[in-house]
Amino acid sequence: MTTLSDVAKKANVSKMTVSRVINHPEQVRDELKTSVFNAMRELDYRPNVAAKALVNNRTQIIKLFILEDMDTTEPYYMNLLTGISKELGKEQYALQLVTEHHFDIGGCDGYIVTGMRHSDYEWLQRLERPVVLFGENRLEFDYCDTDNTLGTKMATEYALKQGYQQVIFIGINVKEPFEYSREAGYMMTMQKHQLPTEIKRFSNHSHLAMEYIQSQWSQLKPNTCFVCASDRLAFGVEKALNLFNADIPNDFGVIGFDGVFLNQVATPKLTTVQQPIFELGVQCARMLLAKIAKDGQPQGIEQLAPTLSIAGSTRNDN
Amino acid sequence: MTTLSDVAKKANVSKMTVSRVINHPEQVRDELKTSVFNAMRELDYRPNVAAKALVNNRTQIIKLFILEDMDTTEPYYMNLLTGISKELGKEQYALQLVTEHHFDIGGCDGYIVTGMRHSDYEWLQRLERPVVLFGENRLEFDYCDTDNTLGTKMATEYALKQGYQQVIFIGINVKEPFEYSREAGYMMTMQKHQLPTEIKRFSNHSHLAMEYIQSQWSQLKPNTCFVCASDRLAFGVEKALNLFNADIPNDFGVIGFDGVFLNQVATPKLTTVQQPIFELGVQCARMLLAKIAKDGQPQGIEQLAPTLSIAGSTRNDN
DNA sequence: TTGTAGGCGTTATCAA
DNA sequence: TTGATAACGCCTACAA
Repeated sequence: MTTLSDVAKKANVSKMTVSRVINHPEQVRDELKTSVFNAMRELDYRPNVAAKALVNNRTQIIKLFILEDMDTTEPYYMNLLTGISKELGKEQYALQLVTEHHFDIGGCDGYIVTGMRHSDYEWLQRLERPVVLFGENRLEFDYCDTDNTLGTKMATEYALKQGYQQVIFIGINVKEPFEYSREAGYMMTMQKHQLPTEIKRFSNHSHLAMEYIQSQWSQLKPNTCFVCASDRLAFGVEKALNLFNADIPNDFGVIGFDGVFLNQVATPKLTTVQQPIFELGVQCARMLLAKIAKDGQPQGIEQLAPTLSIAGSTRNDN
Repeated sequence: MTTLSDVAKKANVSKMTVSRVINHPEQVRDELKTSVFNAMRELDYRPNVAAKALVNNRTQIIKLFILEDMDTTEPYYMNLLTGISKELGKEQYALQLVTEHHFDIGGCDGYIVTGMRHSDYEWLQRLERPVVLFGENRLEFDYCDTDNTLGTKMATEYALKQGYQQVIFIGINVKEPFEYSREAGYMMTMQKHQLPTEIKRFSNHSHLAMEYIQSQWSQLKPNTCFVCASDRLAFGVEKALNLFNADIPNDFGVIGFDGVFLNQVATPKLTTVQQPIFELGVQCARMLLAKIAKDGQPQGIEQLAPTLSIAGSTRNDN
């Protein structure tokens, strides 16, 4: 293990000069700087994280609170975790997973929180270290999320461009910002085209959407596209349509939202609004580290554009 | 932040005594011990991890190498990661995810490795800190894994008990210990019952198993159960049988292995050998921490029993 | 612009 | 059995 002192000796300067080259390079003459850099390279110097943490009163640990019931079958979390972890690793930060509420608070430099509900607001606000949320919120928390409105805009525009004459939105009946945003994207696009809107909402289970389609089958007009707020719902719609041997994608189109759930087994494969979950994890981590570096200053919000992943559940005439 | 010194003052002893109460309690008189414990409790003392790490030349970081292509749609990894992370957290260890080979070695106290291939053997052996593998291996690495042989034993015994007269094993054509073990469990059980064995092997893709069944359909006798080395393969078998409107589970039974993949969408739901992935993650972490504490001493192997999750793809007459 | 001294919280070592 | 001292590697504060 080469230390600051080793580098200092090699470069014929004091430890402090080396330290400054790392932390306040503007205070050091260019001449010394380069010779210090050379010494660092030659000795393959790596700062000792523990020592730095000790003197800075840091832990180099970030806690990830997953407050919702984590469905480990959702690749969602794995992608998120991978993104966060990768980015934290670069800065020598390590991740701790916390899935029990009110547990294991403290002993870290910052928090990433996903699945916050209203009831969590209070204690989250009390946390003494920087917090970044994963997921839209209308409170004052900094956050990263998919641009949900853009996602359903893209989906709806695509449906219309493919010539579907009715576009129906199948939403999730929760009062959460992400859902409002997704509905807004649909509404805005339909209104822009001066088309009538129709929104149905269900809990996020495929069988509910399936039952709905079954019950409505006789009323459904061909040339309809269903823009759904989740892949689960889209999957349910598709299954129901298949039961009636409906012609997907010619008579009916189905578009999901998520780009993860079960898309490998849906037949035909779902066209879906793909969320950049991994990148969102990266952004979350970056935002949090920036916030820590800037002593807790608000970092605002970061919304990443989803991509429309086109597959067999919609027409594709270009 | 209360420190050792604070506790020492409160208990009227030296810092060292407090330190010893924590690390070498046998060297301290009971009398002092209790008064130190009291002081610690009253002051809510928490050891400073960074300071400890510094003086012990530790990082408090464990790296998790995922060497295989990580299919983030497999809940497998999320369960594993959750288990590992939970256990490490208890001991104030943090986790770093590494998915690129040969990258990001060093700077940690130990490694958990999953998806090792033969070609990885060499560099893994060179690692300078304790290593624990996740997954059976016939080399000298310590590891945790499902008891694969027990798993297929349970599956085969169950199939026979349900009265299926033929039991065919659908394996994965890889030369990996886990596969050998799974085949062995099947073989042993069949031989014990003096029944003929039949093994087919495919790459682990559902469509291959599906095509096989389709091509063999005319030869298949009713009252056959397929014991598969993965849920993917089982899923393919089931899909093919459904194509022929075969009667599952009365004429044909299907048993998978994993308990994770897609089981939510298979119709009927698969009977499967459920691996305790979360617990295996916990065990892995424990084993590694023990190995670190004991200065790298071999820890042997740990095989956890799977459970047979019974569902609609097999008869269930009890 | 650079260097010196001291301390962050803990533990190993040695002396009492 | 207990305590004093030094050290781990780095950074802040101050001095030169």
